[in-house]
Amino acid sequence: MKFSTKVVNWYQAHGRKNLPWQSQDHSKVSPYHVWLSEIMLQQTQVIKVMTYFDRFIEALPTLEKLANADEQAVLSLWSGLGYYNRAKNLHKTAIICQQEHQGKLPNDLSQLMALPGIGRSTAAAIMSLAFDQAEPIMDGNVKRVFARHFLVSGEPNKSSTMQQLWQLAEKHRETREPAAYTQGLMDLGAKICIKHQPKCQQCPVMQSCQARDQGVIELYPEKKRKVIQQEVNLFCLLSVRNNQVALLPRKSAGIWPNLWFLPTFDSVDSLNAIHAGAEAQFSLTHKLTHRILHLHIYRASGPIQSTDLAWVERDLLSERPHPKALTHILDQYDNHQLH
DNA sequence: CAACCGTGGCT
DNA sequence: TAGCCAAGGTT
Repeated sequence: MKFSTKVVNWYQAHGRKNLPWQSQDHSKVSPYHVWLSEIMLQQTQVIKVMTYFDRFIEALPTLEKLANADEQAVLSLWSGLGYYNRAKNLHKTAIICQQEHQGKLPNDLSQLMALPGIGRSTAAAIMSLAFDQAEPIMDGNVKRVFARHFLVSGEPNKSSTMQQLWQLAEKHRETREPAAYTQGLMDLGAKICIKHQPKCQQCPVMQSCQARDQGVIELYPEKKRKVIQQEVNLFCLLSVRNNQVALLPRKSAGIWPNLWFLPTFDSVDSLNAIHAGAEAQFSLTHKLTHRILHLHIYRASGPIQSTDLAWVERDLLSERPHPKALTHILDQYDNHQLH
C-alpha cells in the first residue's frame, strides 16, 4: 500500500474531524474558516487557537465583514495571540479578495501565494483542505514525519533540506483524497509522530519508517540552530488613575506593530529628558522569540504630553489591541498596590 | 541567506 | 531550570 493511502486510511479511523474549522460534509467546508485557522495556527498550538478562532468568527463571520472591519478591530481579536503581522496581513488579504477575487479566496495555488501572509505551505493547506486539490503542505508536523520516515538530514530550515522535503512531499502527493491526506499528515505529526517518545506502535507507516528502522527516530529532524536572543532594556511610563491607564499606539513596524502600549523609551536618559522625576516602580522580563525584554516600569511625575495618548478604561482594554506584556505589567502593578 | 516577528506549554 | 519549539511568512 502507498504511503499516502496508509495515511488517509489512518486519518479516516483516527484523525481529528471535529476541529472548529472543519466540517463532516466536505461541501460545507468554508475556505474563509480554513484560511483563518491556517493563519492563526502558524507557529501556534491548536489548543490556543480554539478560543481565538471562535471569537473571531463570531465577530467577523464572513470574509466581506473582515475586509470592511477596521484594522484595530482585527488586531483586537488577535490580542495575545502573537505575531501580529499575521492579523494585519489577514486584513490586507481580505481587502484584496474583495477587490480582485470577487470577494472569495482564489482557488489557485499561485494566486493564494501572492496574497499577504500566505506562503507555499499555507496556500497548499487551503488548496487541499478547502478546495480538495492535491497540493502538498510542509509544516512542522509534516517536516517531522517526513524527516523521520524518509531519513532526511540537515537543519530543518536550511533551503537544501527544505528542497528535499518538498520534493518528497510532491512525490507522495495524494490525488484521490487530498483533504484527508493533508489533515492526516498533520494529525500524525501532532498525535503519533511527536517530538519526544513517538507512538510508533500506533503509526500507520511504521513498517517503512527509515529512522525507526535505524533506531534514530529522536535524532530526526535535526535541531534548529539556536538563535541568540538579544537582551533589550525598555523604560515604560505607567500612569493609572480612576481605573484608567495611559496608552500610546506603537509604530506600524517592529515589535507589537500598531498595538497599544505604555509610552516607552529605550534609555533612562531619554525617559528623563521628557519626564524628569519619573520614579522607578518595578521591572519584569518578557521573552520574545528573538529578544529578551527587560521592562522597567516608571511612574510618571506629571502629565504625559502626546497627541496620540489615550486614557483607556481598564475594563475596556479588550477593545484596544495590546500585547500580553501590558497585561503582565498591569497585573504586577495590582500586586504592588495590594502590598 | 539570516534576521525579524509572540506566546505559552512541555520536559 | 532553561531550553525547545508549535498548522511560517516576510524582508
